[in-house]
Amino acid sequence: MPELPEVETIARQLKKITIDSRVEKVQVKLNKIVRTGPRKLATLLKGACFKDVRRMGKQLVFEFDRDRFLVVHLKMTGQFLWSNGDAELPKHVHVVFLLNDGNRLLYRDMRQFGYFLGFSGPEFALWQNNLDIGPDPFQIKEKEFVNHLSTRKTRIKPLLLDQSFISGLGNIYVDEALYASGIHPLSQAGNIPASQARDLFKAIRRILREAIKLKGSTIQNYMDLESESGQYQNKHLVYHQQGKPCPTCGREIEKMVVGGRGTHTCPHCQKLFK
DNA sequence: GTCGATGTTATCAA
DNA sequence: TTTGATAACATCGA
Repeated sequence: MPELPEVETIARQLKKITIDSRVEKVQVKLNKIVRTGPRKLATLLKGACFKDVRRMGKQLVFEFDRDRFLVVHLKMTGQFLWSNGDAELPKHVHVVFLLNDGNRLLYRDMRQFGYFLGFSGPEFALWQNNLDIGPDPFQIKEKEFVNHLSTRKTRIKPLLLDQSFISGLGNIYVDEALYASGIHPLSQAGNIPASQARDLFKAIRRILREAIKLKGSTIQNYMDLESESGQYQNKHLVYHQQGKPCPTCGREIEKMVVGGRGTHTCPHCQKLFK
């Protein structure tokens, strides 16, 4: 589900709401979600204080006192909910954090693709070292991005979705950025002229920044912590806009499949670099 | 009832 | 090296 803007939004809200509160107990309802093991997670986090929540690519990193870490990947439908008291749990809640202030932090995931990793400090460092994840669009420099693109033979859309190349982009924002910079998703990355690659880079940053400002895009069930929807979906110019007129040329937005993903384009405005 | 699609990604085969 | 198919799973809409 969530891409960089949604995960960034969630991280910021989680940080604000959880900072300095203490975990009394962790209840794991669905064991497979916790890949490092439910017992270990419970032991690790019992009595731990939230110190920081940040985003790495599309993943969330929770830092606790006493050198403990929790990494969460939301995949398609993972979400965090804030709940006070002991109201009945919503459907698909797989992990519950009982906090010292009486509140509960819930992890809900309809499709159960998301996962938790619980680490000690050294384990976390090891995990980070082995992590094959590229810089996100705010970390990499324009020059570097353009250089990297020019060396690749693969198609631009799957490349932008490849988290080891650049992290944080997903299907929505790739379609929007390619449209904004006039590049067809089937273009060979290495054949995109440098000037247009720079346009692409700028479009990616601009679109992500704007989406973060609007707390991301809500398509079906992504919601931020306050159970509010993001608003960026109202700004989508091509994503899920097939059949509607292109804002630039008025011709129909088309939908095709690229790398197994639904892909939305204006074939007239987006140039194919073979 | 059935089929295809859904914001992600790991894995395997061609 | 690159690609495509498949799988993990639940839900929705046609």
